[in-house]
Amino acid sequence: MPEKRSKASPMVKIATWNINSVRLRAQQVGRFLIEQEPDVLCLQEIKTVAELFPYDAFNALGYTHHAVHGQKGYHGVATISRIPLREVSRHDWQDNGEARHVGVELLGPGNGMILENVYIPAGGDIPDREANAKFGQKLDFLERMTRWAEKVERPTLIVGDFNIAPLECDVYDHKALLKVVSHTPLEVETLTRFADAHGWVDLGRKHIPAPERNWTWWSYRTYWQEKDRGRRLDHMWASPELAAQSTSHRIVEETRRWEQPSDHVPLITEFAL
DNA sequence: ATGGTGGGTAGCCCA
Repeated sequence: MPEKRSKASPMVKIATWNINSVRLRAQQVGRFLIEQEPDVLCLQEIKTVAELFPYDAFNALGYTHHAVHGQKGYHGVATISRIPLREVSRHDWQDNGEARHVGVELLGPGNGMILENVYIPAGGDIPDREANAKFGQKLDFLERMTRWAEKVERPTLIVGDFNIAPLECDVYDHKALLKVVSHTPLEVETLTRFADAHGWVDLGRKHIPAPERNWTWWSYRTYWQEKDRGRRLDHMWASPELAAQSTSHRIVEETRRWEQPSDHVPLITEFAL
């Protein structure tokens, strides 16, 4: 006879989406919140300062709790929630002042969960830190993240645009992309060291095992080609004890077919906590 | 095959 739980375990639904300008696509975010009903949504590339963040559009839908780390014109991250939260950190893992991380603690259902919202640098076009400073900055960002991950002690979920597709099946053509920033062996090794530093569980591949298609990003530059050539750049990784509580995970690819879409699509994970 | 598109911003940067 199955053991009966003394308390119902709360279901918490967490989403992440690189929105590529939250002001331009505030209506799309609203539609996503209405249709998918996540408890928390982590946005990357909001491309605005906090003062111009479209709070009202999300407040009206019940997402009245916010942690916004904005920047004028570029980058920027925001976590919006219908669960109370407390902002706990803003790491500058590139050490250059760019707004690429905000960390929160959930205070209602999921009480105590730490949720890290991160936008790892894209890294420029040339995969060589001598020829391209941005590539070196991307690797340095990952190394600092790794030093941080070694000290993580609480149940933590880290989500966002990692700008790396680690597995061969995470891109439309592994061999063709070996020298393309986002899929080079050096980036994959560096990300693997980050994973090993805390034992992060890749929820995308826990729930959608390789080699099943799992893409989250398609270049705007190839839309005209009508070819379906994507990469898995967006991720949700959990510390082991939290990963054991994830019950479902999916990619909401349909937002690509909305008018004027982001080049990224959202991911959603549900937890029984 | 050595381009292409998109967003924010202000005379290009970033993706």
